[in-house]
Amino acid sequence: MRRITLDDVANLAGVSPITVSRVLRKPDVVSPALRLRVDAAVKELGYVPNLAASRLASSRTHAIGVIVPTLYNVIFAEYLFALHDVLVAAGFQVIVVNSRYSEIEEENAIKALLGQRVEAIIITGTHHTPLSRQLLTQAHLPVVETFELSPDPIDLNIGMSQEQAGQTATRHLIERGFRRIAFLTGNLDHRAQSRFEGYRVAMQQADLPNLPIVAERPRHSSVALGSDLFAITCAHGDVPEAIFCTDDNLALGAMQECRKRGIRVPDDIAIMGFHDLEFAACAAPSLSSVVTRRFETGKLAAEKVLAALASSARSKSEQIDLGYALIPRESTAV
Amino acid sequence: MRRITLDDVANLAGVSPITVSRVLRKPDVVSPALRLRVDAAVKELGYVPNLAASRLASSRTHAIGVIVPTLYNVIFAEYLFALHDVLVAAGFQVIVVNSRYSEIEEENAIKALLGQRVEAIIITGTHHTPLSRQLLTQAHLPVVETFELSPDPIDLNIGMSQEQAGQTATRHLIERGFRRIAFLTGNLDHRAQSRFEGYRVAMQQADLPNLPIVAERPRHSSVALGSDLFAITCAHGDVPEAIFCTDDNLALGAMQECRKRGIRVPDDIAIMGFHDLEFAACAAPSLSSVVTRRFETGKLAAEKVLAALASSARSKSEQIDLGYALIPRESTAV
DNA sequence: ATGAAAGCGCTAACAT
DNA sequence: ATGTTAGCGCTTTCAT
Repeated sequence: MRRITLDDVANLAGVSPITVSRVLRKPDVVSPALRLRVDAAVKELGYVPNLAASRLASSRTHAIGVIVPTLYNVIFAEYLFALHDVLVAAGFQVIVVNSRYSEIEEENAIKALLGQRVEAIIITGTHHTPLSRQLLTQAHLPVVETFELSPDPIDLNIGMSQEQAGQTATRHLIERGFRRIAFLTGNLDHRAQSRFEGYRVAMQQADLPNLPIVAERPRHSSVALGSDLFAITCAHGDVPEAIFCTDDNLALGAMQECRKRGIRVPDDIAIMGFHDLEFAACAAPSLSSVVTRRFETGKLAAEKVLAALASSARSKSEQIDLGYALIPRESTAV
Repeated sequence: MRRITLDDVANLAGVSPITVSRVLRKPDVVSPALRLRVDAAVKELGYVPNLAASRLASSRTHAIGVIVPTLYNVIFAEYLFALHDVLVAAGFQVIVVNSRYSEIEEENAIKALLGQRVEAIIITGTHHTPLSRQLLTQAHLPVVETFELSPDPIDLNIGMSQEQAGQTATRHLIERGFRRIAFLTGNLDHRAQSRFEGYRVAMQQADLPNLPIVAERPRHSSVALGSDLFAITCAHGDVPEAIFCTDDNLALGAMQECRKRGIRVPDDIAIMGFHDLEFAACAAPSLSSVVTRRFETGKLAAEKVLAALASSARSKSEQIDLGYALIPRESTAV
């Protein structure tokens, strides 16, 4: 079962291989008569061009590599959606690899993408192994680090200050008069850790004690986890006055656990989420949260990559702060 | 900025290119002395093999194509997770493409994957365009259709009867004495449609009227949508006795809308979800749902593909029904 | 255990 | 507008 090649099509159509190639890539350069013959032959044989050969010959892959930590988190689904939209429309293939929050797996992902000769890499976060940094730098292709701001970007950087956002959320609770404010998280990836750092700083400035509630082993954020973690806290007998969750899923879980236990939100406890997921506004009570701009992050990252690829000139490294916004709702009302 | 090639490494190491190639692919065939020299040269130059060249020369891609409708739905994230685990461990690359619930985009995805010469295709659903079917059949590679059972599988098929599941869920509500049972959905992709069909049949058999509540334009399932759709229903003045939601997200949204309106679950209205998402058990009240086996689906699909690839023999087409299970919880208690 | 020669299927560059 | 030639960077096959 030999696969059909360009030559087969050329033979059937009675033209040279390069003409077939042209019909497929720049049809307007070929005379209508030949074009029709070639198209017919392509269809008849069910010819599908071999991308590997094309990539090798042209040394263009039209592929962009994207590394995300996980596919479980809607945040990244939304981000990928936006990326995809822009890049596919521009004729690029998007190759998504997930690092599972591991810097080692991230390094492997980078190697795999470079092996495929992607034309640019868009990578979540700003913390990488030394080798990862080296590979990305030496590859001489556009690199975008996203979701955080780096003190020392590899190339481009589009994100927001996770720490500032953590501070803002915590201050909101402090200003409303809460003292015993807990911080709830399932894992401490770099972004959650930065938000925690913001919380810590805000609490310290207000002369209040930290109250971290962290899952024993790292787990991805989920409603069930929020419920579990809050239940454990209650079991220890110290129900806080307010909790700041690293993520709206956790917040929703905590809220449901409150309901089960007859703890009223916000009367008995205030709950603050993060990311403003779609359900935050319609939860009962509605959930205060911090809006993050993941669609914009994806869109902008893709556009910057396209721009860098278009201007063959070495793109100057650039940092863009997309910011965030706190949305107070019922769950933290006083 | 020429890229480093195998020849560069060979020159630096003072060996022939083929030796470098061997060191990279079957190190135990090369003498330790040369192996060390080559490894050093690879490291020094930061050499990363060109996958396109390797694929072209060996006519093996070690790539498996996976088509899913969307990345927004956790169902598919879980499925991909399982697929990934098995396939990556076996040395394959997984190329994920989403069809956005469009058969046309699915057709394009198939073409793109075949162009990349993937060694197998795992595709969601059993409804495809005629050309899609033809391409998949003619490609002579393992194909797995998932999540549904096909009356006429292309090759392998791993799934469950969405219609049966829809019937089971509806009967559960009927048996509990509810008469005015609504069916809530945001879109009618083939799986949702089959569940609706199951609902329709069960209602007809019980001599009860249909009460479909469908979003005006197709929207992906979300908590907010569940809330919206239920609110619209209430606005029309006809609050049903029970609702069967195509998806737990919708169910949760409906539940929250009930709370806002002072409608008690399950006292005033029963709510039934689908898929048993992680939050169903910890919702307050806990949500009755239908467990579907997406991890197993992914794992099994991957294993079947590996088996088919291992035995060069033409795999016989096979159909596996993974079933489902109804979990009654508080939201439909009487 | 190592190497030389040929070729995978396409496209760039240069004719005509 | 169409064709010819050469070669992309690897691996296969067949020596040695």
